[in-house]
Amino acid sequence: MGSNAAMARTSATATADTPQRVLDVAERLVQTRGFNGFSYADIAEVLGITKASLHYHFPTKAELGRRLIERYESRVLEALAAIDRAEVDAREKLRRYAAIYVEVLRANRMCLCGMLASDYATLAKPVKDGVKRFFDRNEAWLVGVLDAGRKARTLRFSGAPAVVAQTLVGSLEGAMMLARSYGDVARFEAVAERLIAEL
Amino acid sequence: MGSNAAMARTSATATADTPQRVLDVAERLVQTRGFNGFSYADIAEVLGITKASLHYHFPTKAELGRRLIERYESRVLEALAAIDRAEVDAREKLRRYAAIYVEVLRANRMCLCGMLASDYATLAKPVKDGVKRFFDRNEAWLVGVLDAGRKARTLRFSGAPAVVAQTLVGSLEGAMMLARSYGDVARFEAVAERLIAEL
DNA sequence: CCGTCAACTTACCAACTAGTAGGTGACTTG
DNA sequence: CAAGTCACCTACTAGTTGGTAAGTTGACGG
Repeated sequence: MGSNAAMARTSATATADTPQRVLDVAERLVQTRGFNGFSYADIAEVLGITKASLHYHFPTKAELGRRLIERYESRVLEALAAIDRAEVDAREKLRRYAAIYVEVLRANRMCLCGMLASDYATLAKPVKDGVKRFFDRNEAWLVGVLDAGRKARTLRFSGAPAVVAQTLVGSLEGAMMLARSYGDVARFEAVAERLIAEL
Repeated sequence: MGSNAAMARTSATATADTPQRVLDVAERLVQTRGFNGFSYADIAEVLGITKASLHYHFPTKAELGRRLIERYESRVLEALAAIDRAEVDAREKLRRYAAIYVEVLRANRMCLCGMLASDYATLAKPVKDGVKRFFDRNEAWLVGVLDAGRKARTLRFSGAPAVVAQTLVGSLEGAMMLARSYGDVARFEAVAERLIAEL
């Protein structure tokens, strides 16, 4: 266990990967306040570093936004893959999908891309594209679950699976937004439960 | 047709009610860019007046926000009253309710309070209260329609009308948010249609 | 014709915005 | 051990933010 190439960079400065910590703080700020509701100074203060140091790792705010989506998307996609590995029925998969939203809401946060969707008009092109990609991936996964559930006769719904998937994503995002305003997670859970029960 | 008290203020300066024009511009800015996505300078530039003049009519941005909701809410409530006066069946009322959202979306805007809901954490208390009140009123109207529809057997749904109303408001708001990101009004219409068809 | 008042204006302000230039010390590598 | 590189720093910029103080203008009533 000498100098393994994979575990370098763990120097004496106890710097536990600054870029990751920056993303952690920025993510929380976007999820609670929106992309125009925080500044580099806010992040710097929390981490006890300077704004200039932030710009070293993330030259522009747009680039920070892009990286934020990138990481968030891969985490969510991983969670969806984990649901698939569990090999439960389609309805249970949808319940677990909704449970992801519940967890976020419990942490007093919104979906990162839901927030960015409402700031959409003010975002740089690469960030906009990232937001759309995130929702495309979510819908594609849902279409897979819906198709399988329909075939296995564990789900029953009218219309194209794509429209149902779009309804689900939109409804969960919207319900989340309202539930936070009321500070009421149960409100979200009731709506999510009903949406899934109707299938 | 002398000096009628009701038509005063139409002076030679052709000033067609500045506060209303300020609200018009600010409303559009909130509906497209969010509450933290515009400034007094933006409004001043469009209207060709100074920031200071804006502060004369709306001392603080929070006060502007409050007045914005106040006017928006009374307009929407008036639209709901108009739907009630038409005395069509419950399903048609819901269709007309969704049509309000479609009109807003066609104008490349979001629901004012939907936008404010996503900026919620950064808002002053009176603005927050206004947002909640708006959604409460919307849900109360929907509960009325749902109850009547269920009684008249023109609507069929499981669960409490309150939960269905919350689902509808949340789903329409969320679908709107996503449809705008994709620049696709038809996407919203398909989701709205399906939500109403399921009742 | 004088005073009042609403509706503005000019001219500020301190704080904050994203972003940059140029340096410093620690560590790595030829 | 010199050269480089990494991750940070101090110090700064130009522009923007919401907000204010102190006028100015023009209409209207007495």
